[in-house]
Amino acid sequence: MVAEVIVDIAHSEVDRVFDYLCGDEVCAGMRVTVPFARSVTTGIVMRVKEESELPPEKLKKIIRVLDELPALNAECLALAEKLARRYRCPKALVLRLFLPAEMRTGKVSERVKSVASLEGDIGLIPPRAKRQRELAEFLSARGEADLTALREEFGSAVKGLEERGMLHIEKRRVFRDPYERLQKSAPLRPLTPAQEDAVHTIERTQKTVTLIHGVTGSGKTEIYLTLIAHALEAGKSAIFLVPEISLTPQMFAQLRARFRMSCAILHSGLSAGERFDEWERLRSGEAKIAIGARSAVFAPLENIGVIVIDEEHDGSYSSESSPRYNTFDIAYLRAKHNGCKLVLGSATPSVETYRRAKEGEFELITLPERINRRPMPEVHLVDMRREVKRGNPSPFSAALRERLETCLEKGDQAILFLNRRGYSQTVICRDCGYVAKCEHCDVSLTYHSEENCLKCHYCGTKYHMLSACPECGGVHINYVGTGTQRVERELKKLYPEARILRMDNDTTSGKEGHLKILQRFAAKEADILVGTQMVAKGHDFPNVTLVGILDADMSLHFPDYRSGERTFQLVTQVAGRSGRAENRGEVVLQTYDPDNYILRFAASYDYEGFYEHEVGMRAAMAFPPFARIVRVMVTAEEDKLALAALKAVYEKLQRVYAEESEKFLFFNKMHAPVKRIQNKFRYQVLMRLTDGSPLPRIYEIAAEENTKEVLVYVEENPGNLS
DNA sequence: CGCGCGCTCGGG
DNA sequence: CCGAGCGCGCGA
Repeated sequence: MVAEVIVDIAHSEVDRVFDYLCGDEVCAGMRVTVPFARSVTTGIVMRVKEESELPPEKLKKIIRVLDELPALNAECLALAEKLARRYRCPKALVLRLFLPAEMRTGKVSERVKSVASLEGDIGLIPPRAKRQRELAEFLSARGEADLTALREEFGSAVKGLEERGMLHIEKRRVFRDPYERLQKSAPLRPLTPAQEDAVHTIERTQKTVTLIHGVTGSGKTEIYLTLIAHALEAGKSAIFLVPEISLTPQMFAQLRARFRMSCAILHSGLSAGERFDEWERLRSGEAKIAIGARSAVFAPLENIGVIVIDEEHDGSYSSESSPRYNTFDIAYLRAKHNGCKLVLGSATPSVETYRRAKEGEFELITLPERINRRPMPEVHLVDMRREVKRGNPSPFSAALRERLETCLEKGDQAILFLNRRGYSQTVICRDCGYVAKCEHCDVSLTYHSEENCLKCHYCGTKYHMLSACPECGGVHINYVGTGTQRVERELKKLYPEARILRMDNDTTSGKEGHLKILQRFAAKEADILVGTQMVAKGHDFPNVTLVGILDADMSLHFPDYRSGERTFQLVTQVAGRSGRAENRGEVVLQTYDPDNYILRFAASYDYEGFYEHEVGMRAAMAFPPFARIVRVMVTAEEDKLALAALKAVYEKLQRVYAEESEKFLFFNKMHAPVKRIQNKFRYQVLMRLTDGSPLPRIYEIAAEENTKEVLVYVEENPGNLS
């Protein structure tokens, strides 16, 4: 037999199958080690065939087969090939998506335990070996027992019995269970009629994709869980995808309680061993539900009955490194292959998804009411220009302060949201206008008061705080733009009695740092939580009755076609944190642009209104979903090399443009908005296309110009255009 | 990707 | 004449 192997070297030069001799225990999808060039590499068997076209003396033998069960099933192998072709990247790179990282690096192994059972006749043990007799009797009654436990209980008798050859010891595979401590009883709430209808609609529709547009608290999760339970009852498996940030222990506990060990949770917070074991349980069929962030879409499952993507609009579903896949696309391919349903859910669907649903491509289910019928919190738009005119330079409007005071007096909790960490956006010399900039990136530095330093938010470099301007020597340094640290300090000044927690990238170090803060806040260890967008997602805080959005304009004026959409989503999400229990919540939305339609629609929870307005504008401007934005990025440490590559890429793309100019709404090369990040100069060819037909050639051109020194890659409808 | 082969260039 | 440096192509 001959195996076609892709070696685990992600380089276009070796991106083809190599034939190796093998026995019949080898089948497609298994990992193997093979001699390659002058060394040994791991690889994946893509296909097994009778013989090779190569002369037999060229063929070498597979050294070792690493799997008993294939790591990738036929569906995954085919999917890998397809992705490699679409994104023009080496197959080895795509194959890695399907395997837990720890499998490749070989840092974890299976955890085994030894199990002992009795062998032979108890009568043969001399009566004076009393402990050994007890042990033997124990074993004959129990059948078998864990060896470590026996050693603790019976001490040296275990060894004694072993020496008599009366102990049969066997090694067994055990799975590490990261949530064994968390199993609680499952509160099985009966479905409401609306939820029941949703489940029926999804299961009966002819359409593969269903979008559930349901306001916060409308009970989407119960629908997902029912669909998954139904898939399980039908003997099928399921994939449940959630945004990175919402993978909280509470959520895991809920799922474990509901599905016990038939669900496997794949998450970066697990230890390498735990993640490996969860993956292994899926591959072996012991677990049938894969739960996780975007990478879980590659779970080793067969016979999938349903795929769910929760918070469909979330940016973490797009990969930021090669291959830059979109989770929806992969999920759709898998749903099609398995003939199952793909369910998307969101309170604020992306404009593109919502349009596809409205146009009839996807089934659309709307859940306009919260399960408890509780009204959404009232939103007060506050014009910050007036505050400035009134001589209030602080980050808090009078309206916010008033409500904050009431909130504190009542003993309720408040959340203040500001999407900027650090103390001030930047520092500027009042005498000459000098702005501190990063040495490695073309961006200004943010002042952090806690460490009294300047930080670059792109590369993380820290600099000493300026005592004087390096340009003119002036000592009047201004702090421009407010960040979370400054908000915290101002709050302490205003309300010295209040207990304040801050949650941003600087306070959430460690793998579960942000959970700790959320838990402390939930336990009422603080009155006010100040934070960046990470306070917006998930988590019910029943005592929160006030949410302040300090600067709603920040994300609004981002130079990006999706900034409006993102602002609407963010405001809706943060607002949803207020008034989750008995008390009606309030939201104070501070802005310098109170007439802005996005903020107006967000303030009245009018998704439909927002959508109609936004989609009209996108159509008029020929932006997605009416066009595709495609950007070819060219980055290199050496500016000259980057420019040369940009020129080459541009010239090749120009040929595509010349041939299919009717498909191009825009075509130009330029500096990227941030000219340099981490010492790499950045250029781009920006295009807007009417449809995706030129994409294969664009990917091909990028792949051709990609070298060791110059990174060239394609982005489709990028999440940010920096 | 990592390696060795072979071509080229420079020193002695 | 010989050794170091680098570009190319090979790997099954």
